Order: sequence, then structure tokens, then C-alpha cells
Amino acid sequence: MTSKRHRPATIIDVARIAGVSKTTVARVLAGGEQVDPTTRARVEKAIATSGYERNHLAQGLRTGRTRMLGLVIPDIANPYWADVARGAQDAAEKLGWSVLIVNSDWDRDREDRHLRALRQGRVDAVIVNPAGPSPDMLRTLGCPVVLIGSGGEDFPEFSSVRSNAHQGVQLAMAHLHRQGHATPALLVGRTRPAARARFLGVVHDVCRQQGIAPHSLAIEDTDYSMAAGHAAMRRLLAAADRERPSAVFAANDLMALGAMTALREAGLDCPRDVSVIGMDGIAAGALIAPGLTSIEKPRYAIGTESAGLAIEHIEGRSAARHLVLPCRLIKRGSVGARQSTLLSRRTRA
Amino acid sequence: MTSKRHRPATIIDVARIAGVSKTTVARVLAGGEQVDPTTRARVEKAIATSGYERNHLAQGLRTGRTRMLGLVIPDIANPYWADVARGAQDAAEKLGWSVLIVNSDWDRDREDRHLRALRQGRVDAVIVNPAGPSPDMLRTLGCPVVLIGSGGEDFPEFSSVRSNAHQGVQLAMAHLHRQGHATPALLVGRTRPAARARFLGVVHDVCRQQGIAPHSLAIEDTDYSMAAGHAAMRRLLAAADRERPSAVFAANDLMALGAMTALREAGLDCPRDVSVIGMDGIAAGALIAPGLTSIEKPRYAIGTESAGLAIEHIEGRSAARHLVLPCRLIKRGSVGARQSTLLSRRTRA
DNA sequence: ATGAAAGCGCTAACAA
DNA sequence: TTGTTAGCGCTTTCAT
Repeated sequence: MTSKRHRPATIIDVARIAGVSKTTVARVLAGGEQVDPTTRARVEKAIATSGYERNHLAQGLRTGRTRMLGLVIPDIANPYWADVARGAQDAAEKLGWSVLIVNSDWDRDREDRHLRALRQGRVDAVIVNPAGPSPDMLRTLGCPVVLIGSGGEDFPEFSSVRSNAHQGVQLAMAHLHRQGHATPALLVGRTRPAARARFLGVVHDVCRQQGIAPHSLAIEDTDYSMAAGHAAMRRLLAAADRERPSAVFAANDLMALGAMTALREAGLDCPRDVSVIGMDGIAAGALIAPGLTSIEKPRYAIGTESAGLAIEHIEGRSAARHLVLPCRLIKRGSVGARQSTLLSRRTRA
Repeated sequence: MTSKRHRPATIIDVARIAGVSKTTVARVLAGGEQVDPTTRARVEKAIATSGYERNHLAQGLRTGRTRMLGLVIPDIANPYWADVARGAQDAAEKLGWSVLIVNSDWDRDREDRHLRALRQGRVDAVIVNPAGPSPDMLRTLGCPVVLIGSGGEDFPEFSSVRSNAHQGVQLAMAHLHRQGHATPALLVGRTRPAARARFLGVVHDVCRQQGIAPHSLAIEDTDYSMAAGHAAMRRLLAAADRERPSAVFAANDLMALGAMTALREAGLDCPRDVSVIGMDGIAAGALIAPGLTSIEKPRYAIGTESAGLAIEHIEGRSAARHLVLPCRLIKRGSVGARQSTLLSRRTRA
């Protein structure tokens, strides 16, 4: 009387049941090149009856491949990064890979620790939004690295994927322009100087393209939060030295939302009195009235593309590549055609 | 002249450098119980100079433990589940574990496939929000299972973690009651009959506790979306056969947001004319004016607790347990004190 | 077409 | 306190 074993079946169990060697089972498992159809059938039956499932750990140890990708992002609870993660997962899954997600919380030490941990035999490549520029750490990882986010192209040796900020800003400015708002006021965050400079630089480029004098745009320096956007809008409305802008372009949606609140509180109508456009395309923008017009970054695609690139690199194809993905204009109610000055004066009184 | 090796260092390399056996190195790695301080120092130096990092795959294969948890949720891009995931990750990380997240998209087949894949030697336990009731699949997994979400307690054999819907509804009803709204109208989704029944059941229980006749509450059956909530509110306002409710209690925030929009369009003020309370505590609720008062479910805690439970089970402690975590009232502007009928009539006219 | 045997990097008896 | 040895489950030569 043999005692029943409760441990998962191994390749050896299958071999015994089928009356073959484990090599043969392995061959069947591998998509079976040269195995006799009869043998194959026997093995397959044995696999089914034993409930065998391949042990990825053993396979990984032997082959040096885990078919796992590491994804280091600031925070999975942030909707932006959650979308990126979902994209990476979907692309990976389609190719039979998994994604191990870790959070850096924008902290370089945490990021480094995670990168180390991921490489301890767990993943074949990492996709990372670098919190701090630490090329040395990345270089010593000894596995393919794909950089995502704005800092990506600073390290040409690694592949990178980012959204096209220039084209996004252009989309926004062109849309405003078409509605008669050639010189919107700008709401920009000052807390991240690099991001601020990048944003303003791009806006100026676009202005020149559209034949607008960059310095005719009012710039209101503020913070990336809704409260800050609210305060900035109030300042803009209170400024006695210049006319009220017909439109406001906020560098993110949170500020745009704050601006809209300030407008409402001031008894002004959006978009009739002031149009507002944001960037990011956060979900809340669709839930308010009027809906927030915004520039949506290709979050999901950043995920899918970076996963694809990572897997490509692991499989030896291709040198480092730098992908720049287009943004999209989400038209909702917060941008409208400019009223004639007379009309807007009248409604204001 | 020895050629330089570019493969990662193994325990054997370390042993050779330190002039000891790999067992000794392993002992140092394990937190080194009985190793001579001198030897230990030599080994540690060897570890540092070689840049050695433990191979988790090999360790896992040998010990049968991966220190990885599988987390099966409907969708990581859904903020609710992203928060749960973050909680699980944080709790796991604190104990030196990792979490492998996969998405079921509320599809039973996908869920089953993922569960299978996770068990192929990758994770030591799974935490799952079951899309369909499939206890057999879970039983045959051969590893600890923790169920999260409403269906959890249907399988007493597995540990479960869920929010306390009863207490949450009680919080909402009590808050409304304190503000003079004893009999709010209910907005409930009809698409998920089980959830609908559960919600109404709980509301009725709470009514009885508070001495309110359950059937004095108007019930508007609708859908879980914002558009549906909007339409439902309009029906409520148009109903000629009963007075306009002083307050509305929506079974989720999306419906509540829709209701608020309908109110505004009808020229009514929230909360002066009609108070609104929702459930979920979504981020958008804080971004609109007035802020949406809501019952927040303990998403993050569901994650941390379920990860803790899973790890407990793996380490052999404790039998199945069923955790029920409290909800929290987020007071914002959408619920206000009831106006006297006279007053409300006047403002309406 | 099939099998025997070695070995991936590690841990855990057991021995010394 | 330290070392020897076996083996986790798999893939991969190399024989047959």
C-alpha cells in the first residue's frame, strides 16, 4: 500500500507514469520536437492525470531566465503609474511574461534597494522610472534596462520610452488658438525646476512656431496641487496691471481644477468668461461640470512599449532605442470660443 | 592568466575568495549563528569584494519558499484595487516579501489561469478577490489562500478580509440623521443583484436600529455609473407623487457625483436644497465643489491585513481567520443640516 | 527517437 | 566551529 503524496507532481512523476525518461517529458513540455506521436500522447496523458505543472523556479535556475520583468515606479496607487503598470502587464502577459511591480516613492535609496533585490535572480530585465540619476547602479545590474519618463534620454545607453511633451503642448496651444485664445496665461509648478524649465521651453518653441511672442503669455508660478492652482487663479484675476486672460493653460490637471474652482467662486463662467485646459487627463476631469479639457499622456502605451522593448533586449534583438509617444487632446467643456471683448465686458458687469 | 568572469558571483566564488566552504558562507548569509567572528569577517569581506548577491531562484528551489505573494485583483488601473495592492506591497515588503500582481478583469477564466500560473513555483500564497465562486480551484492550489472583498466569507475554510458594510452604512445613515435627514432617498445599482440585496439589507437593518421604518425610504434603482446616477436623480426630482427628498444616499460615489450634477442642472443647491452622500471615497470627491461626503472603505488596510494573514499562514501560524475592517466617514460639503420646509419652499420658488 | 548524466546555486542533514 | 554530501526540479549535452 503506497502512501499518497500531497506534494505537487514533478517531471519525474510524469515520466514514471508514462513509462519514459524525464528527458522525454521535458521534450514534450518544450513543444516537443522529435518525439514519437505515440510517446507524446502517453506523456500528455500522464501530465493530465498527475496534474503536473512546470516548476518555474527550477526552470529558471537551470536556464537563467525567469520570464519576469521588474517594474520600478514611484507609486502604484498613483493612477498615472497604475496605468503604466497595467500596460506593461498586458504586453508582458501576451508574450508569456510576468511583471513584478515595486514602489520607489520617489526615493533614490528605495529605488536602489529594489533594483538590487530584483536582480537577485528574480527578473530578466527592469523597467524603471528613475527617481534620481544613478547610471552606475543601472549599469552594474547586469540585465537590460528600459527607462521610462522624462529623464529617460539622459542615458542614451539604455532604451527609453516617454511621452512627447512638445507635441502635447502644441496640441493644447493649437486648440486654444483655434478658439481664439492666442495668449493664454500659464500655470506652472515651481517645485520641480527641471520640469518647469522643460515645460516653459516647449511652450516657447510652440509659440514661435505659431507666430506668438512668447513673452506675451502671463506666467503664474505655483505648485502642482489643486489648492495652489486655485490660489494662482485668484492672483491672476486680482492682478490690476493686466487684463483678465481669456484662457488658462495649466501644466497639470490638478492645478486646472483648482483654477476652475477659483473661477466659479469669482462668479465667472468657464468656459464663457475664461477657458481652462490642463495636462494629464486624470479621471476627475470627466466628472466635473464643465468637463476639463486636457492633454492626455500615453500612459498605457508607455507601459506596453517599455515591456516590449525590455523583452526584445532580453531576447537579444536590437540595440538601445528611444521611443517618444504622442499625447492626445481630450476635448471637454472647459475650453470654448472666445467671446468678443464687448460681450465679455457686458456679462461681467 | 585567468580570464575575468562576467557572470554574477555565486556562493562558491565567495567561499573560494574567503578560503572556506560554501556551507560557511551560507551560514553567514543566514544571519550566521555559529561562525567564528574571524571567519565571518573574512566571508563578509569576500561577499563585498565579489559583489555577491544571493540567487533567490536557487534558494527558492531548495527551500520550497519564494517569499513571494500572488495578488489576483480585477484591475490594477482601478484606484480601488491599486490602493489594496499598495497596502499588500507595503506590508509584504516590511517582512521581506514581494507581491506579484495580476489582473483578472472580473473574468473567471483569466482568474483561474492566473492562479495556476502563480502556483507554478512562483509564489507561496495567493490573495484573491474571487471573480466567480470557484472553491475547487482554490482548494487544489495547495498553498494558503486569502480572500478579499465581499464574497470572502462564503468560504469559511479560507481566511478573508473585507470592509464592514454594515458599519459603513450605519455611519452614513447616522450622519444624515444628525443633520435632520432621517429618510434619505437611496440610489442603488441593480446590475449586481447580490450587491444590491446586501446593500438594501444592511440599510434596513440600520433603519430598524435607528427606529426608522425602512419602507419610508425611496429607492431608485439604477446603475453604478455617473450617468446613471444623474438620470436617477432627475427621476427623483420629477416624481410628482412624493416630496423632494432632503437627502440622497448613493451606494457609490460615481452615482453620487451624477446626482450632484443633476441637482445643479435643476437649479438646486447642494447641500442647502438636497444633501448627498456616497460610498467609496474616490479621489474625485475631494476635487469638486462642494466636496462629496462619503463612506471610505479601508482599501489600504485590506491590502496590508491580507498580506499579513497570508504570510502568517505560510509560516504555519493560525487557522483561517475572517477580518472585517471598519469604514470611515469623510465629511465634506455635500451634506448639510436640513432646512425647515418653509425655508426650502421659499428658496425653491 | 529516447535515455543517462551532469549541473544551475543553494540549503540542510550529517560528520568531523 | 567547519566541511562533506545529497538533492530541490529542471534543461541540456552527449550517447545510444
